[in-house]
Amino acid sequence: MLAEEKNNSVVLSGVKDFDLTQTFTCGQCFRWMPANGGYTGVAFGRPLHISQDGGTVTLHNTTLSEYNSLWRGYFHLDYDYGAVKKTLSADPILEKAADFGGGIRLLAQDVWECIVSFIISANNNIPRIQKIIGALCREFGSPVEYNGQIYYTFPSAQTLARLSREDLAVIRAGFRDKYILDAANKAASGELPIDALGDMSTDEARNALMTVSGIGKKVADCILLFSLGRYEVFPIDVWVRRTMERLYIGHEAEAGEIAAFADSHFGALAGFAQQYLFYYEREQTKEKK
DNA sequence: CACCAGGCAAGCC
DNA sequence: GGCTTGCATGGT
Repeated sequence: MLAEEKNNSVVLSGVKDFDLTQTFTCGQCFRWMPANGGYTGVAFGRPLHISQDGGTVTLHNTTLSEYNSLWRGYFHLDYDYGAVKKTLSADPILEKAADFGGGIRLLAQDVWECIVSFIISANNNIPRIQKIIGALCREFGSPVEYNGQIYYTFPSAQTLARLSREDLAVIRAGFRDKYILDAANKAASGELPIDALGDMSTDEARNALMTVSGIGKKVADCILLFSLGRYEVFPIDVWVRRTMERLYIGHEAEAGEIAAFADSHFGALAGFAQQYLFYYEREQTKEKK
């Protein structure tokens, strides 16, 4: 893969196992919107437009230096997804799923943004999750201008910690507003040490996350997988549970049984498997409608 | 009008 | 400990 800077853009060529639409619509993130044939979004406070033509990927509004320090890691571009898919494809079911969603990249998202996003995801649907997060950023984030338009950064824990439930009512998060505030208070005070999570073991980090009201096992697992690089983690939601019951287990199963099955079958690659299966199941369901 | 949505906490036994 | 229930809101 080659990276070149030109005209305030970085052009990547020879990119493999990478598909923007799959990556942005597989349910791991909520803030990238289709625009001008690509996607525009804000991550780590920086607005970016990204487009793709086969193995050529163009990142607009960035430099090679910023690409190397930020976007390269965010898009998980130094990781060999060919090897992941090859290993998982020993299983015929995952061979299909990994072929179908073969361009998915597990984004390395900002931990704080991921925490709040998946607190909001609880007992909710994806369009509404996007709507609530959009309102949260518009109301409480900072405006950043790009290409004549205003975008918004994700609000910091310190900013949100100053709000009351009444202040937060404008985003229409429902009962989740108190959970967002608990997370913000604990993060701002250091009781939840956001920056130290990366140095903890997966179990330690999960336990720390679950001290926040509104973060249970499933939400914690999403944070571990989508922002802390714990690729062995297998978040089990209603979709994944149904998929695993149908394709592997053969009967209704508890989360514990499914987790044990995933661990023994997918091992250190369980997180990739989960994302391939989630995307596969959801897209199949859409087509039937 | 029911029922559901990338679950969770609180209240029971 | 495990099991049940209520939860804000918006969409079908």
